[in-house]
Amino acid sequence: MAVSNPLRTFFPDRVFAAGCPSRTVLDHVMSKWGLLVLLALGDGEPLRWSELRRRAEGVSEKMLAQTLRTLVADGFVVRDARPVVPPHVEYSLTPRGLELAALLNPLMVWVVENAPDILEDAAAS
Amino acid sequence: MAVSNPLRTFFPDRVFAAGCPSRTVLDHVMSKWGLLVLLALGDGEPLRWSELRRRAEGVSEKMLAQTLRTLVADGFVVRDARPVVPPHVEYSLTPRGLELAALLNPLMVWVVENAPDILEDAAAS
DNA sequence: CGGCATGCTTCCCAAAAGTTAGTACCCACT
DNA sequence: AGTGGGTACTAACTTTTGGGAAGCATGCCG
Repeated sequence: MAVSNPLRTFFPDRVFAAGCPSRTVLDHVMSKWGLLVLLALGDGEPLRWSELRRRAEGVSEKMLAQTLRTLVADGFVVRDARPVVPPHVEYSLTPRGLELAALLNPLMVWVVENAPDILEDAAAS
Repeated sequence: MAVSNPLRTFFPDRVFAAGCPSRTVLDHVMSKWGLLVLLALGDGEPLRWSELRRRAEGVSEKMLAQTLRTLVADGFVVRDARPVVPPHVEYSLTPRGLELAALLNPLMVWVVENAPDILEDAAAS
């Protein structure tokens, strides 16, 4: 029954402590918009602000700015601003961001494949 | 540069549409507490309310109730309530929940391993 | 000179999350 | 007899967060 779980190496008592650093990182990375930005940049191609806005459909400018600032500070994303007018800014993943995106991708694929069934269940209940 | 990305099968234009069913599922599953509950139940062992509260340290009773209701409705978790006094309720993962937890685990392991470095970068900026 | 394009920032309000208190139920102890 | 405690929630209230729309800086083009 009990699956061998590598997490136990880190959490022998299976308690996820409130002050744990991983909590903070999880909040940044698994946030609604953080996730979408990482996935949008996930294939390594740099994207501009307006392009990110288009791909993470529904994101407000405020949240996109906030999300990008967090991801840049955490070292997942690099911001490359060229001092031209009109401004030209490109965002792309760092090696760390690429590692994370590689883990996020299969998850997203699973979610996309199963989402219709899941919502059907949710609607039926 | 561009990594072969299976997500393109589902999102040829790489746009994550606002109304897409997967968005709803992502919001449920990647939410702060939803994630912790899924990880806590991830090894297949059923847990009681109070035990879940202990493991997802910091969760309020309101949010735990709300999170569990969502996860049950989505078919990730089963709620098994025995009509005894004091009440005894057990929560465990469905097969679907186990599939998802299996994808979440490597992600969590990566986050735990890298969290200290990431926060160090964040603090330095 | 006035409009436009781009990448943000600021302000205000609605929605979500957190906090605290209360409920139902029966048992055990005083 | 009554008091308190353990369990799993729910309800009312407050604080935090997120969304929407507008503003700003800059220079080019008509």
